[in-house]
This record gives sequence, C-alpha cells and structure tokens, in this order.
Amino acid sequence: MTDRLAELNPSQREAVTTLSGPLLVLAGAGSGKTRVITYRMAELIRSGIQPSRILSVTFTNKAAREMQERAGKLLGKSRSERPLVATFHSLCVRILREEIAALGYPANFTIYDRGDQESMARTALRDIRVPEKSMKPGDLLSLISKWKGAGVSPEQARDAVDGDLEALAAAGYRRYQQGMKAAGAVDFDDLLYLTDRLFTTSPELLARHQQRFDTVQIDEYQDTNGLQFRLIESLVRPHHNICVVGDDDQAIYGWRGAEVRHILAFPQHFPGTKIIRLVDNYRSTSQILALANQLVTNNRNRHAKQLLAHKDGPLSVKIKEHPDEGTEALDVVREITWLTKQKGVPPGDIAILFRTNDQPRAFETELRRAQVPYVLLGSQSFFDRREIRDLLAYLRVCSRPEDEIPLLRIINVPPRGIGATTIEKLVGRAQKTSQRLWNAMPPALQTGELGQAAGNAISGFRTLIEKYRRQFAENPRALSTTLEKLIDEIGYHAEIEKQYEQATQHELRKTMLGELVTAVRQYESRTTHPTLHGFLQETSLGGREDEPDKDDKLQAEGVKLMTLHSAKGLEFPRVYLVGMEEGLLPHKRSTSERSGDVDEERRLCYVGVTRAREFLTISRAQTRMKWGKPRVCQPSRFLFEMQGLPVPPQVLMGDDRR
DNA sequence: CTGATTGACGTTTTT
DNA sequence: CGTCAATCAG
Repeated sequence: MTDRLAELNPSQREAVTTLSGPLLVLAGAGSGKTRVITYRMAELIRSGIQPSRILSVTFTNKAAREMQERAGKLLGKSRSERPLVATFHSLCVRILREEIAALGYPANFTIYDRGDQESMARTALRDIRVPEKSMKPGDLLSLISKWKGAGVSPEQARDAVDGDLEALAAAGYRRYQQGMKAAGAVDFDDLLYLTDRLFTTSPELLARHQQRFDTVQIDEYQDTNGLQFRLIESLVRPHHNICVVGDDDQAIYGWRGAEVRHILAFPQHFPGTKIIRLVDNYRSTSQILALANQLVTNNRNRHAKQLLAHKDGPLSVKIKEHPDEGTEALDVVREITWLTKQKGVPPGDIAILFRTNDQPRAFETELRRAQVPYVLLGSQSFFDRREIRDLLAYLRVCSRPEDEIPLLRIINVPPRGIGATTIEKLVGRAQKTSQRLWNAMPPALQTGELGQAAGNAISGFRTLIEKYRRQFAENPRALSTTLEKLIDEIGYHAEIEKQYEQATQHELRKTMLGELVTAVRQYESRTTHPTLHGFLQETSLGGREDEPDKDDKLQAEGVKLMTLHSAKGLEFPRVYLVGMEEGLLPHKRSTSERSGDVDEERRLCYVGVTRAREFLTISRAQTRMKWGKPRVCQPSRFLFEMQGLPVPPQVLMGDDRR
C-alpha cells in the first residue's frame, strides 16, 4: 500500500487519502485522474469500508468497465468484493427495476431510444392536433428533455408555460408521457427523472437507498445535469461523504443539459469542502500544452489554472493548410503511411479527431486506398443500421406486443400485404376502444371490416409473432437459434437482396444480421438467466458500447477515427486534429444561433489538443464540399487564439456566400 | 398494395 | 450530394 502512494505527487496523494467529507478534485487533462480515483477506492477499502458500500459513478459504460477492471487488478478480489461502478443511467435502472411499480409502470419496462422517442412524440403531436410545421417531434423532445432535466412534471409544465408554443408543448409532454406509460416504456431522461420522483415522493424509499452506500465518488463531474446532481445529493445527504472529480475546462455536454455550475459551486453545495487541484500534466509535451493553456484563457467562467508540462518535444506541433478536404485527407494519410510503413510506428498509436460524423468519409477512403488498418469508433452505430433496427423491433414485439412503436415498424416489413389503410383502421379501432393495437386485431378480424386479403395478412402476422413469442419464452437458452429461424421465416435475406442492388451491399448487410445473432449468443453465454427482455434492456442501455466487435476495435491495431466528444478521456501518442475551420470548430450552430455557446466549442478544441502525447498535427481545408458545391472556409478562430495571435475580423464575419 | 419517380431540404455532439 | 417523404401509375 505504502509504495503505491509513493508513486504519487503530493496533491494526488492528498486526494487519495482524504476519505471522508466533501472533496472536490479539480483534475486537469492528463493529471493522472483515473489513477487517483482507483487508488482512492483501494484506500477506502483499506480503511475498513465494505467494497459493496462504495459507489463509484462514471460517465460512460466503457469508463465503468475500465474502472471495474482496474479496481479488480488493484484489489485482486472477486467481482462480488469490488465496489459498485456504475453510470448514472445503469444505477437508476437498478433502482427502478425494484421500485418502478410504485409509479404504475411494469417492472419489465423498455427503454426507448431516440428513434422510438421521435415516433412517440409524433403520435403525441398528432393526438393533440398540432401540425408538423408548427412543431416538429424533435422540438417537442428537446423541450420535454429540458423540463425533465429540471424535474418538472407535465402538470407543473402546464401551469408554468410561457407563450402559445410552450403551452402546446406542455400538452404534448403530457400526452407523450401518457403514451410512454401505456407502452410500458421510459426514455433516457425518465431513468433519472422517475428515480428522482421516487426519491422525492417517498422518504422511506429514499432512506433505504441512502443506507446502501457509505461513500460516493463521481468522475467527470463537470458533465452532470440538474437531475444527476439532485439524485446524488439525495443519496449522500446523511453523510456528505462525496468525492467529485472533474475539469471545468473539459465541460462539453452543455447541449445535453450538463451545467458547469455544479462543479463551480460544489463548495457552496457542500459546506466544508476540501479542494485539491491537480495541475501537473504527465501526458503531453510542453509545446502541445502551451497551445491548450493559451486557448482556454479565452473562456470566461472557469477555475483559472495553468497546466504544468513535464516533457519537452520541440517538433511536436504542426499546423497545416490544404486546398480542400480531399487533399487534407490525402496528406494526413500519406504521412500516416510513411510513419507506419517506414518508421515502424504502430497504427494504433495514431488518432484522427474531428467535429462531425461526416468528416471521416474522406479519411476512410484514403486509408483504405493506402491499405492502412483503421477503426472508426462511435459513428454509425451497429444498432442504428436499418436491418438491425428492424430485427430488434421484431424481438421487442415478441417480448411485449403491446408496445406499438416497434409493432408499427415491422407490421409490414418485409411487405406482407398490410397497407396504410388497414393500419389506419386498426389504429382507429384501438383508439376508440382504448385498447393496445395488438389486442385490437382479433376483434377487427371478427367484424370482417378489413376485407379478405388484409384480414388474412393480419392473422398470419399474429400467428407468426405468437409462435416466436412462445419459442423465445420457452427456450431462453436458445434465443440466438430462435432468432435465426425467425430471420429465415420472414425471408429477411431475400428482402435485403431486393432492397440493395450491389452484391457487396448484400454481403455487408447479411454479415450484420450474423453479428446480431452473435450478440444474442454472447448474451446467452455470459448471463445466468437469459431472457429476451434482458437482452433488449442491455442493448438499449449499453447502446453503442455493446457493439459485438467493440472490444476488438478498441484493442485493434488500427488508426483510430473518432469525434472529439468520443475522444474525451482517451490519449494517443500522435493526434491529427482535422477540419480546424470556422463553421466546423466552432460549429456554425454555436456561432449563429441565439443559444450558441462558443466557449463550449473552445473547450472541445481544448479536449482535442490535450489528447496528444508526443505529436499533434492540426489541419484545415480552405474549401469544403457542401451539398455538391465547394465552399470557402475561414480558418478557425481557435487557431489564432491558441497561438496568442489576434483573430482577424473577417474570420468572425461568418461569410455565407456560396 | 407495391414499387418507382420526383422534389424539397438539410448543416453537431450522445448517455 | 444524399436522404426521405410525398406522389403516381400499375
């Protein structure tokens, strides 16, 4: 134990050994934060606290898994003797599984993803007769999210509206929430919002959960939103043994409701807070760090700090300009090819970071051409692909046919003769008799109102679903083989061949189906009591993290391509930060719109720069294709700011000609 | 009901 | 340049 602490610098050591009371660790980029958190868990246990009574909250599932693993190695204990490491969302799912019945939801609730939420929002708007053009489903969703984030119920929203549009949205919110409850579904915000509701309405229930943990630590605290703060505050209220770690300069999730003020005002929320600053950076060269330090001084509203470098690399920074994005990609890849093929640099040491998900296209093309191995992380997720979503919808219908969103998705996929009119009749009937769509089918068949052909199609569909519903339920150990049979029976392979012309597409899409089967099989083998519902809940929570080949990807010896957002928390010996242009970084939307926040874009840039250990190349293109036409791009203002140069006025003009 | 064609339209990040 | 919804002819 003692030699472990000897590896640390004095501030780190203090953070690791302060075991009780409120503790705020302001940890700059590359200051050994992860090590501090893990060591502190070990110290807590050494001081006599039961591992199971320690709660550690991280931001992503990936981070949770990693910390779980590190802690395991450090403590050398079995899984059951390790602290609970969870994300806010998975923590809430654990709580809701036990408690959600109190709110009138089924214990086997489904978690809706973004697409499902949009469908639900669309029906809610239709129900209250709001035309699409005055409010889009997305608009409604963002208002709902804002309300939920502040703990506001539909009723409270109705009473506090400001203006006609908000009044409509409040009605939509009410309808949406009713629809969700009827479907037995919750959205991502609900996981936190409903848990908060439980805690505020039932003191006994809260007390029970408070007693489960003696101490709580939270990573990436700068990214907590209002609900997350309330939740944690409730949990630690009896003892205030809370340690939060974060960096206000890396707050990049404001658009999702995160509020930096939580980390700024932590000492006010928890009186007697001890504050520890970690400013020694062991990651990057002084040249790289100088850019980062200089850049972020342009931000208001932050804990002032300068990171101290411990390495030198006179040639570690390059800034380049290219005529267009194709040339930019070509140049970056040419250099990477030289590095990997001539200098023996492992491709896995290199990362290409960008702002938006359509930027990697050009780089992928060039990397493929140069035959450099690469992995694209995060972007088009496995679970977002059409065929995967279709099949997941089948599984969801088999799991709970009452859930209408997936039912409507696949009722006529592949085409089986159930058209718009038939569906409309069924939906109308379900509404009139206030039944679920699924249950409205048999009575509609009896009246014969559907006509011969459509009637047969509907009863055929019901028979199909019921057959597989039974098979999934009866053979939970054979979920994957049942799925294979289902894919066969609905003729999905043939459907793919009809849908896409090229043979390469057929192969690709069919492999995807195979991967889904693999994912189910993996779930089967690692779970003691597999169920269809269990698999579905796991995939919706883990989302992109649970992609079948994800682990291989992270380990893979390939150049890593990812967005700045998904690069947070990672580091690479060599980083290419591309597309440094006004309009991309900072993104157009942050500079032109009223709610725009350029400071957050600056922090995003800061995150990008501080990912690099030894070498950083920043590049930009003078023109970029947009909708088929080349457009002139100004250099990013951040390029000037980070070098301590004045920003030329034309850069900020937002030249919009095409 | 299905499959094909046309036209409008769009700029971000994701637990 | 793509995508997706609306429209139209079998």
